[in-house]
Amino acid sequence: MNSQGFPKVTGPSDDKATPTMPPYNVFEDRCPTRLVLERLADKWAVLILARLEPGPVRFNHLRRGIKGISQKVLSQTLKRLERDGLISRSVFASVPVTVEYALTPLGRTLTETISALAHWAENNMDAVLAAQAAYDGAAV
Amino acid sequence: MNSQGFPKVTGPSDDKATPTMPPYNVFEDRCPTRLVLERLADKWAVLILARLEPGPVRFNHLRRGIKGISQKVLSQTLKRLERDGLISRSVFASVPVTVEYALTPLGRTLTETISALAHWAENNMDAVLAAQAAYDGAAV
DNA sequence: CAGTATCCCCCTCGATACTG
DNA sequence: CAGTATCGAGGGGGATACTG
Repeated sequence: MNSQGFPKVTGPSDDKATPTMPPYNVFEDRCPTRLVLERLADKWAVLILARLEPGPVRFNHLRRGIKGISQKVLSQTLKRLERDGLISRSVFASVPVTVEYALTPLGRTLTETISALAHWAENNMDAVLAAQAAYDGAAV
Repeated sequence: MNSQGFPKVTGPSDDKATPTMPPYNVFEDRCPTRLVLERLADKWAVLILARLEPGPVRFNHLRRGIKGISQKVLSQTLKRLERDGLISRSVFASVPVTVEYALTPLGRTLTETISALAHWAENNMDAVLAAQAAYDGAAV
């Protein structure tokens, strides 16, 4: 990478028009990229996005699919994701009302990236587990 | 992807030896892959890993490099990452003691994956911001 | 310099109950 | 079915002070 360390530091569109366009930098606490971090820092959000990958899912179905999530957290996380433009919410006026959540195109690009993480987990889980065991063993 | 939705569900090494090797599944709360999620669910951990990417860094240097982190959180997060085998801690008995933190080979493979996330943030930040503005605007 | 220890507040999350 | 409202416990994290 670069000398800064992390993100390739270029604004999304460096037109000369924008007066003070600071380059994105996760290490600055005012940087909007921290927002993405916050989003992923929510484990539930990640799981929801993952769960929506195959296709639209209804609220309670989502709830049952993600072991351990409460309806409150599910609800508020869904709202946040919708606000971020990552998922869409569609209401169908059926007899008992039906609501479907689905990935937006934007959300879909994120889940692609996230799946890279999932693969990392699959491939390196054992190494992490072993490291923990070694660390804990040595500590005793 | 697959029908399950998220991870390519295969054990890291599906030898026929292991008796009950449940396939990794993030949606199960007992699945070790949740551990990776927990790790990334810590925004500070991500920032630390990112910061270590260019090379070894000392404690206070790290602290100054990551705006907003407290020494307590830095300390405990470093310990966790070390336990997970993602970073190493080297003590140099110089006049004032010096400690360097660095990525392990394992940690390095993770930062590669994480940088994909950073690039996503760079490329899609504007879309997210726009979505938020639209959402908030419509709400009023 | 590189931490540990302590206090304390906030904010999240879970549980429960209620609504359209 | 798909949520919202309220309460209450818990823990993470910040600020500060101290140590080797």
